[in-house]
Amino acid sequence: MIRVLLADDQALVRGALAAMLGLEADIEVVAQVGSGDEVVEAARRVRPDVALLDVQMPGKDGLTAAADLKVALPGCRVIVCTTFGRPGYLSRAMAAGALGFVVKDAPPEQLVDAVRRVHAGLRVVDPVLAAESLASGASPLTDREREVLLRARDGGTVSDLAKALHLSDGTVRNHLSSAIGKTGSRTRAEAVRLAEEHGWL
Amino acid sequence: MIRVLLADDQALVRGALAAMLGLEADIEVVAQVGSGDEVVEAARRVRPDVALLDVQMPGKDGLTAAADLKVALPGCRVIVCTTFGRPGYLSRAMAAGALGFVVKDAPPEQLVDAVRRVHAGLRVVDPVLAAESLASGASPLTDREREVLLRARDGGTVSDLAKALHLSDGTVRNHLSSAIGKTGSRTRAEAVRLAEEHGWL
DNA sequence: ACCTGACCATGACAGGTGTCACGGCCGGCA
DNA sequence: TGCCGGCCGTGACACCTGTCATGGTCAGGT
Repeated sequence: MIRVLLADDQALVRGALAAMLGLEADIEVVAQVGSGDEVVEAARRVRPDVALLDVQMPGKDGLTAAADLKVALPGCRVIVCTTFGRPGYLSRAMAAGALGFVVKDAPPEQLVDAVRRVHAGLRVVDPVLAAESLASGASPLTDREREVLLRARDGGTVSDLAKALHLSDGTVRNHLSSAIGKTGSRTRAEAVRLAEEHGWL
Repeated sequence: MIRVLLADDQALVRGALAAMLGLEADIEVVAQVGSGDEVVEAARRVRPDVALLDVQMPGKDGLTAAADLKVALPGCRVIVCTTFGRPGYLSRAMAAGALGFVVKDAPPEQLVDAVRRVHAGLRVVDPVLAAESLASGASPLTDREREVLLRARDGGTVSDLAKALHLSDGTVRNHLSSAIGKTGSRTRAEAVRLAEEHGWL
């Protein structure tokens, strides 16, 4: 029996995934959590063979949860499961020590297949997404630029960002300008959108 | 047996939901589709008792699909199921003739319960969300303002919007200004965000 | 007929924004 | 040691934006 831990913030899909995986004869869902913070704790308790982690979760991110889990229980294989096939997510998941990466658009059989393969120690990655990830490459943004874009996401003025980050207005404008240039866009909103789509946030 | 049609763009959660509902003795999933355009067609073929529609779908919106379905098969009860509990979604779903409204954060039992209740002809709505919907009220935006905000979402300049909508630059600025005023924000990006959160888009 | 409100447009203006040039501070690296 | 690149700041400039006043058309309601 493959013992699986499930982490997803949406209770409905979490329960549904559990039901689906439970139908398989060789798979058993031994724990379910709804936030990234509970992952390590629950894993320590139930000792799962495979952890299936969503990226978008309240509290700790699914990707950082994967990294933490890799430290706490090195023997536990990790699959990262996400709604969005952002190239950056894949590379970050791999860097965090995940063995599998599944998009929620994928057919259901692919997930149970991924669980089995990852349990056997194999890597499971969508080839299309892997190609995109290589093409898109790593984030060209520096830490500051990322931070500025992150704050700019909810649509404040430059002064707002400057106050929030304890910087000068001009500096914020410079970082924004640089980020706009690197993303190949013409406005800050467009830069935010593109950076988000690439998973550079 | 309650015959259910499932519509969700994410194949994984669609399959998982089907597996979960299939576990119930009195529920049978008779069709699954991945876009809003296929809903009516599939429903005509399988004649389901209940249709479970996601809001976010490629092609036709889940809400408009609900309205179309209500016309094509008036006897078919509709549950709208969504990731985001936007107040505007609820009111639009109700206007479209949906009997149930379930958020994906809800516990799994609530969904199967909703299916049974809706099949019996009862309304199923999250009371918290209903309160929010009433508090937030209907969209204060006019059609044009909504359209302009929609285009402004991906971050182009005023001229871009004007060209896309075949309007004058000044007119676009006026609509944006008005939308900014109505949403109580100070920038167009903030207005877009707020309008989106309220489901006014 | 009158008024209201949505829609479109123009023009003008203050303030915000994106860009550039310049300079200084630091840590890493040959 | 010098060089480089990221980071922070200033100042200036052209341009874009958000706001306002004004005026016109057109549908709907009194």
